[in-house]
Amino acid sequence: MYEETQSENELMSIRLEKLQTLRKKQVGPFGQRFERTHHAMAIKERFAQLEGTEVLIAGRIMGIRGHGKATFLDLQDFSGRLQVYLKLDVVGEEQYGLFRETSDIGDIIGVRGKVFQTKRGEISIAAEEWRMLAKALRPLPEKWHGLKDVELRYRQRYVDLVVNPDVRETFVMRSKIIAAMRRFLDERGFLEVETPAMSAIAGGAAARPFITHHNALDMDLYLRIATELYLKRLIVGGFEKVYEIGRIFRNEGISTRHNPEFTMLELYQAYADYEDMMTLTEEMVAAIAEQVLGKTVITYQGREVDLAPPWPRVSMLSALQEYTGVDFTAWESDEQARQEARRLGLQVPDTATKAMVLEELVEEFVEPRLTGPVFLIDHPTEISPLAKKKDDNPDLAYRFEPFIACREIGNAFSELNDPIDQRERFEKQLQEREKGNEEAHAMDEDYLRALEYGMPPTGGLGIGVDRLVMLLTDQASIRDVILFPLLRPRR
RNA sequence: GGGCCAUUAGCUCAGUUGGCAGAGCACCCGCCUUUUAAGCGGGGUGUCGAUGGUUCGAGUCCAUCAUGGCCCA
Repeated sequence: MYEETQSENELMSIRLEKLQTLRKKQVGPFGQRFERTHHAMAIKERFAQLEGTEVLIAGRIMGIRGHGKATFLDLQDFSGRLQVYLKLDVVGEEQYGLFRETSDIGDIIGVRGKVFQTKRGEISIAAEEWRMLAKALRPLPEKWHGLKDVELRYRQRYVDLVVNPDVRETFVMRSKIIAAMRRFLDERGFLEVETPAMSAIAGGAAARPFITHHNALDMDLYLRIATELYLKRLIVGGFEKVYEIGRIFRNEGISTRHNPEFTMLELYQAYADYEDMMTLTEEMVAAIAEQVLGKTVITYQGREVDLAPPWPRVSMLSALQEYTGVDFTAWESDEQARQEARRLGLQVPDTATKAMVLEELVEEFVEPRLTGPVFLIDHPTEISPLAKKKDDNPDLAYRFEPFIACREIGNAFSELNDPIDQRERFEKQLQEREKGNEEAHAMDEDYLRALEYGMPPTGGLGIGVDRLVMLLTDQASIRDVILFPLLRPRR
C-alpha cells in the first residue's frame, strides 16, 4: 500500500515539479507562521460586521474552480470552509500566475483579502495576496465520496479527518464528552490522580496483560489492566474522592467493541456504597449527554434511549430466571450448570464453571433485553473478587453493571475492605489460575497490606469511556471513536 | 481460532458466458474575470491484493497466502 505505483508516482512528481517552481521563485513551498485574524466560520457568522474589511485566513485548499483570469477556491480550516476569490486584476499577474502554476487541491495556503459576497450569495474573501504555507505532495481522495475504504481510513486517519467532516465531529464530541466527565467529577470534589501504567503485578480486572521489560532493573513489567487497586490504595491513604481517566491495556482480541488499548474512568468515594455509585452513574451520564448533546434522549443504531435518571435496577439472577427459567442458586455443581446451558442451546466447554456459565447465559439471554439504561445488580460473589458480600446473602455481592442499548458500559461495587476476606478471594483466584484460567486475578500482597491498614467503606465505579462515546456519537465500532485503532502492520 | 464477504487507476466504483482494462472525480494540455459537484475541447495515467494452478486464452474458474470488514468462539 505504501509503495507507489507508476501513476501515483506521476501524480506526485507533477506536484514535486510545482514545488521546485516555488523554490526557484524564491517563495518557500513550506512557509513560516501566518497570523490569522479569523477562522472561516467566524467570517460567515459575522459577515454583516465584516463585509468590506480586510482579513487573514489560512487553511487547506479543498476545491479549485478556475475561470481564466479569476479563480475560486474553497479553503478549509478547523472551523469549516470559506470561498476565496482570486482575481488577476487584484492580486497582480505574478501572484495569479504563480497560483495557477503551482497550487493544487490539498495545499495549505494563507490569504489576505476583503470580505464580500458573490452574486450567488456566497460569502467569500477577495484575495489581495496569497502565500503557500505547505505544498501537498500527495493528492487527496475524491471530493464528494471522500475516503470510504475502512482500512485506509484507520491507517491514514489524517486523510480521513481532512476529507470526512463527520469523523472530525465524532472526535470533537469525544473530547467534549471527556471534558464534561471531568467537569462533573471536579464539581463534586473528586480529585484527578495518575497511577502507574506499568507495574510488577497487573490486577483489578479479569484480563490477560501485556508484558514489557525494564532493562535497568532487568525485570518484566505488566501494563495495567485496570487502575482499581492503586486508586483504592489512595483511599487507604486518606483521599476520599479520587478518579483517573486512563489508558488501559488488555491482551485480548480485536472486535467492534474491543481495542487492546482503551480508556476507562475509574472513581472511588470513601464512605459510600454501590447505591451511591448508581446515583452518581445515572446523574453523570445524563449530565454529560445534556452538556454535549443538549438532551438526554439519544438514538443509538436506530434505537431511542432516554438517559434521564433514575435508571431501573434489575437483579442479575432474577432477570436470568425471568428470561430463561434458570435458577442459579439451585445449581449444585459446575456439571449441572453446563447441562443447563446446553439444554438452553448454548455451547460451553467442559471446563466451564458455574460462574462462567452464568456469564454466558446472562450475555446470551439477558443483555439483549437491557435496552434502556438499566443497572444489572447483585452479581454472584464468586465472579466479583473485589466486591463486598451482601449482608443478607453472602453468595451475592454489592455490585452492578450499567447497561445502555444492550451494551455494558461499566462495572461498580461496594468495595471489599475486609483484608481477611480479600485474601481468601485472592487465594480462590489463584486456584482458578492454577486450573488454567489465565484471566484469574493475581495475588497482590501489597494491596492486602494496604487494606490491613484499614480502608473506609468505599463505593467504586468504572466506566468504559470509549463505549460511552460510541453511544453518544452513535458509532457502531470502537474503531470509530479511537483515532488510531490497532491494526496489523501492512506487510 | 472458525464461517461469510471484499480487495480493479490517486479516490469512489462498473466489468456480462473465460476473449483488446472501463466510468466519474482527481491529474495533464488548451479556452474561460462572480463560479460553487462551474463549464467547454482534448489526453488513460493500471503488477486487476500476492503466489501457484486449470485453459489456446484468466480481472473473471480453482488452491494457498496477505490485509480488511461482518458474524461466531
